[in-house]
Amino acid sequence: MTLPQRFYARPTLEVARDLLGKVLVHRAPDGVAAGVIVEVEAYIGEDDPACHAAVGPTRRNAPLYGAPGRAYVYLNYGLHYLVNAVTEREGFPAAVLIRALEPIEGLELMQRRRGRAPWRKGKPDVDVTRLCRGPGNLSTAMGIDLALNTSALFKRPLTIEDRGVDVGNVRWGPRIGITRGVEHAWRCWVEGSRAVSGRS
DNA sequence: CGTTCGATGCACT
DNA sequence: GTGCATCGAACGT
Repeated sequence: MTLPQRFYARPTLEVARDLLGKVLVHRAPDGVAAGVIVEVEAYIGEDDPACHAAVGPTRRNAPLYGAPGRAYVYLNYGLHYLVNAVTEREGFPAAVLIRALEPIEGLELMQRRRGRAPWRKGKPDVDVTRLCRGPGNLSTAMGIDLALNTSALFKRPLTIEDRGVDVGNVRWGPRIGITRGVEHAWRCWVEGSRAVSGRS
């Protein structure tokens, strides 16, 4: 079942934890790709120095202030698209960044998309466990780009679904890849998943 | 094992 | 002009 909009209209840390084990599905013109969410990070409010809303409302971060249950997609480092699920309520900027998936559907499609990345010319094969490891990688594999910014996650083509996947233990720790706001343990992941980023 | 660093685009000041 | 919620190759130990 596709998660309803009200799933996202809750405290962000609860949404973050509950997103683990849910399935991100992109029904694109070139095929369907899906994966189990195994790693996320929460970004909560203008008081969170790592949240894009820390500078107040701008054109770029406007989706964070909008209705919950929509995607916030943006280009990072000029190279990678990162995808978030907007949470809480209209007017309060918060979201959950999706950082890693365990691919379950459309593996060939994902590998084809990953192989197109300019820096891996001549190396078309991508290890399956690395296909969706890291927020930039998963967006590439899933075919997510700016066209999906503000798209509702409870409607196709980009949805998050409950397929009854049982995650084991969930662990919490500091968010990674940021310089401010490190004091918050707002990253959570499925213990033991090989797709989780930040491991050898 | 570990760390460094270049690629690359755009929102924001 | 500055600074990123990254990735992976290329080095050093």
